[in-house]
Amino acid sequence: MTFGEQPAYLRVAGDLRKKIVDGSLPPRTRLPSQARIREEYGVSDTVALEARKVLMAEGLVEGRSGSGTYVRERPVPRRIARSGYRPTGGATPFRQEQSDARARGTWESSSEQADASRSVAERLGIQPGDRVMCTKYVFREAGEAMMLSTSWEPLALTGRTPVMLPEEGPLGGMGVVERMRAIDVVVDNVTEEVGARPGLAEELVVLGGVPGHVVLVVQRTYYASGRPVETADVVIPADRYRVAYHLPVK
Amino acid sequence: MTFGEQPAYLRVAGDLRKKIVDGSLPPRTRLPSQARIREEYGVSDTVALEARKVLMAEGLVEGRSGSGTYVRERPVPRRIARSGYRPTGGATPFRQEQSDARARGTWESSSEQADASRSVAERLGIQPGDRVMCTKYVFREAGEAMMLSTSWEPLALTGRTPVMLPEEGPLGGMGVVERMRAIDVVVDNVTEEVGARPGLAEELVVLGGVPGHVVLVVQRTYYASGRPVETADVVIPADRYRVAYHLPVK
DNA sequence: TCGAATTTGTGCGTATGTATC
DNA sequence: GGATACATACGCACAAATTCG
Repeated sequence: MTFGEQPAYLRVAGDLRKKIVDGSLPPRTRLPSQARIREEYGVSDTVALEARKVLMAEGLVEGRSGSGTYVRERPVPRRIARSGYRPTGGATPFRQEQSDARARGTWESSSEQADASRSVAERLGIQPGDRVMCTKYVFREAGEAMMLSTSWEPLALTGRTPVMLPEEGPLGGMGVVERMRAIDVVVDNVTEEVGARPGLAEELVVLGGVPGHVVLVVQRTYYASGRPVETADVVIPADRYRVAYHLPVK
Repeated sequence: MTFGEQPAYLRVAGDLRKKIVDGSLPPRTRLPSQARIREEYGVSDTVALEARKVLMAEGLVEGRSGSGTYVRERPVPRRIARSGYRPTGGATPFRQEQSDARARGTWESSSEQADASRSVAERLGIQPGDRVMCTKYVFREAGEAMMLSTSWEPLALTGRTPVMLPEEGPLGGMGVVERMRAIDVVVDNVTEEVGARPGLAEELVVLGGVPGHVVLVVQRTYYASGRPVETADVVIPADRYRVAYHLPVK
């Protein structure tokens, strides 16, 4: 039966995938049922099932019990600009960055003091157990949650200053750079490490996804003269957003 | 048999998962074989298989045909530096960037001319159907595939020049910026858009994953005076790598 | 409203190929 | 070569959800 070729279920999955990406099976249409796949490709029940599972794992289709397997909508991901850099010239192909989402929506937040965990301590260059201010955000755009963020700031730095609580006082909600400048801390560097993983159930409840959806995780750390002053985990649903960096070369 | 409880394969997978995370099955040890799982849990071969598949899909274990199923090391994701920026000062917390993976390994590539698809044409600012040079790369580090890349360059720009083929000639493998400079095209900007999705079966075959594993996708475009000169899709397994950006503030 | 047909999801047993030891 | 163990494949059964007459 098999001799050196691809496994049958990958061959079937590949053919169906092609039909999906080239548009002959557009979103919201139903895939052939398991029985029909079995007939059309001359394979067994298990192979048809396994092929569907591959496509489901790839997020291209979703199965609805008793109804069928349907091609999922794939919204064009919107862009979230993460870099402050702007080209100097006038006419550039980057104009759309201005109009793109730059957290222009609404947000909620709540802060509480906590002990630094081992990983947070490492990122902030402090000792585990040192006190930090931990703030959780939910960013919404047009009412829809688009981003979760958890930030940590060492209380050794901001404690007993007017900017200790990120969202209170005259500089509430102004951003890390502005707040730190108010206490004479000049933020001059930022690192962002972008990773991805399946979303946790709790995250996806808020972000409006289904279990198994992929999220982007941005670990951001602000530095002032080489010293970390804030670090944050930003969680973004990957099916709706991308993070964009725009950098000079050289 | 079943009545409202968990499926048997999830129960078995859950028990094995617990043993893995609590350390009683440390990394590099072998799981009980399918036959032993069948005996120990009193389930069928299929259930044992399905349970192993769950753990493989979660990236906790990997199957080695003919040998066994082994608990995977869970490496702290390594960093792939994507920004050319380096701080000026001497002692900074960023020294490790130098030693991090910057595609220092080996790579294979193959180029062929093609017609620009609609999306590639849009990214390069050309017309669909215009001729482009398409180059596919597999980057390896210590023999292990860490990165796939597909790049497109407009042949209107590089055709009939010494750098038409990225990996041939005196500047082969030198990078886009250097090659373009050789034909008096000064690359001055780059955009990178980072997204994530479940990996495709073919990608994961190369990258050493399992259908369902998450990959990071970086859409990179180089510009010279506002004109796109190269664009690429970079695919990276998210369980092993993160992409790091280091930016000045202001 | 009821019930039959369809479809997915889960589970079982078995057989064969193939890589590793 | 033989034993072991995973990978693929086939066929079957049944539960649960959905659809539709």
